[in-house]
Amino acid sequence: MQHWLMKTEPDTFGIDDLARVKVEPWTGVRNYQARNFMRDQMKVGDRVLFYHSNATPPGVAGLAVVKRTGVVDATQFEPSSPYYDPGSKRDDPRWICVDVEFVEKLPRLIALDELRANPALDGMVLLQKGSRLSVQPVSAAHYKAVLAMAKKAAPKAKAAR
DNA sequence: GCCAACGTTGGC
DNA sequence: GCCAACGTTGGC
Repeated sequence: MQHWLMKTEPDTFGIDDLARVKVEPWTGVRNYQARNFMRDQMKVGDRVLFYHSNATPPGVAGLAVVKRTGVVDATQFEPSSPYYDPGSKRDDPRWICVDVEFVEKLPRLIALDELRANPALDGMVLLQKGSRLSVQPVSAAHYKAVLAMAKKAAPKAKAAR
């Protein structure tokens, strides 16, 4: 089983939205590397860190699981969609995604700052400079380390001096 | 709103 | 196939 991190903007679709709908097709990814991870490597049952980007603060908000693979992203054929791709053919769709299922909302958000400060997460794709991939692999050790952080209280803010 | 980093497009 | 111009991502 592999582990992943998937980014989403909570203003558009966050962990509370996933909790409500339970299962969501991960449409709208238009980056080939991200698509390839979903299309070629994700397996049903893979665990997912659900990450809030463009948020205050950004961070890991919850957990999800891959429910179904080989899902054709319907938005590529919808001319009114911002994700419409006129170059994609119905009999050979370019954008394949997965269904993501809600597992849990973490007891607290693990902020990006806190992730960066944890030496156990050195090398995590998310933390690499310039990393923008919205679907990315996470090692089992890094996944575990994030879960461990969720169980502990948030570190206190540094006192002003 | 800014901007660094990265990806894509298209002329040549 | 190169690469400049442009668009997007996402933290700040």
